[in-house]
Amino acid sequence: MEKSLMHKDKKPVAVPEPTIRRMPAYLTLLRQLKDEGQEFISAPRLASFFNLDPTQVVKDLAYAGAAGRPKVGYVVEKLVEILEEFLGFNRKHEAFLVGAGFLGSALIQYQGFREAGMKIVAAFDTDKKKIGKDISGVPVFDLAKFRDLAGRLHISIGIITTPSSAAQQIADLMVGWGIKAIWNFAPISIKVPPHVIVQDTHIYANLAVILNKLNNAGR
Amino acid sequence: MEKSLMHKDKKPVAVPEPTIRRMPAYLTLLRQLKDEGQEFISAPRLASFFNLDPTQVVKDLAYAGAAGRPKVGYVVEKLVEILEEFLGFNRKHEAFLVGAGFLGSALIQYQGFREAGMKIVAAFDTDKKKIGKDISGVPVFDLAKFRDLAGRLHISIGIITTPSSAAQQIADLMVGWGIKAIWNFAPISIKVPPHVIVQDTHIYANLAVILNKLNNAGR
DNA sequence: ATTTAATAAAGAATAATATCTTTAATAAAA
DNA sequence: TTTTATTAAAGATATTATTCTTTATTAAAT
Repeated sequence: MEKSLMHKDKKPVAVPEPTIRRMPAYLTLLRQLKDEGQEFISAPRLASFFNLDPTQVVKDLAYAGAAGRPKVGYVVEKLVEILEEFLGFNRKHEAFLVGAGFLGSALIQYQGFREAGMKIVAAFDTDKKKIGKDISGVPVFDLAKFRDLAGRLHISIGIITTPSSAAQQIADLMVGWGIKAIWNFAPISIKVPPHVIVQDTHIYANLAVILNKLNNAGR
Repeated sequence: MEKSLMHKDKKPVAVPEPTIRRMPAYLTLLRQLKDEGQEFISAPRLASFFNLDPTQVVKDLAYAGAAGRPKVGYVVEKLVEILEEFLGFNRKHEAFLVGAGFLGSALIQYQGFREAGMKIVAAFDTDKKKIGKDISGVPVFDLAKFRDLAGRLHISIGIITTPSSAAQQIADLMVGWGIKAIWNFAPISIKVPPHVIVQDTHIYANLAVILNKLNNAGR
């Protein structure tokens, strides 16, 4: 079959989120190995790049539908294809971004998203000073134009990089305007109806982990 | 005692990472509630903001050393203090950043880090065009100056926002120069000796989760 | 051919985390 | 007072994720 393992003859088994989160890291490395002309890679070796258990890697790759051969490993090129397909990184994902401040500008300019098929095609703001400008070729429109443009361009992903005070309100608008998935960078949790996907990316969470480890380092 | 629960009379129990990662979100909301003048908050109510199980919140807060009162909840102001102290967000954390590109510039300009006591005090690059400039008041130095400045300013946190091809090399240098914790934004996993803390922040991981949910939405 | 070493795959065991249940505390209502 | 409702806290259970173990496969060496 395709994109997920089958459990007996019941519904497809959901892929664990930790697995999904590890996959892009595999893909990044595998693309590099491919560029270097490496043909095969074994799970133990792949695991050593990430300090993971080899069986973990095998299982993760199996979720994507990849199979390896004993004594040989996986075909790098095939694996790249499988992961790109599984993750959807080989398809085009156009997104609208609301909040053209520092963070928003950085995300727009961030070349790396291309590797994942993601493209921010327009930004929106309510600040008159920002409207009409463009950021590395991406136009900044008045938020009032979001609905019309999103409908016409069939945009399903919305990115929120506003201050946290505005985030929930923007999310509500996005939901009303037909956005299917919201990627929120404001440091609050936003609420959406169950049919809408929301992913909060809280940069503080990572910082908290670092500081905690730093504090505990002397034990 | 202080910052972690005691297990019998043995060593302090490590605080689960998921707990650490949730705490900044609690703190952000609690600061907001405090600003709004709210005096008390119950765990069930706090949990509702994040769609979490109330007992989860109670346990998380207990790890930080917070106690609530039945029928009343927690004192918001006290809770803010406890979490800030536990997370170290009320202390100053000075960091050096290497890689003054779009992402690096965005992190430097990102006001939000202040809320966590984090300050990027200098940036470094090897690109002559960038050296000597400043980004919102933060100077960009030649990478060659990192070691001397880090030693004199007692910097223990290094942030990597270089292209992935350079990241491991920069990490090695940082380790040699006495950096204790590395926050890596390049989309690869970097390797460091066991005494050095490393936190990889892979933005693709979040994107992968979103795309996966979007793909599975029609089931 | 036969053996050996490396490996993927499947399954079992373990560990970590989240959820559910019960108990105890306490403020407000009766 | 006494009762009731709400809640934190502690403990038990369930779930999830990771790691360990075993088996089967296969390429290379003998």
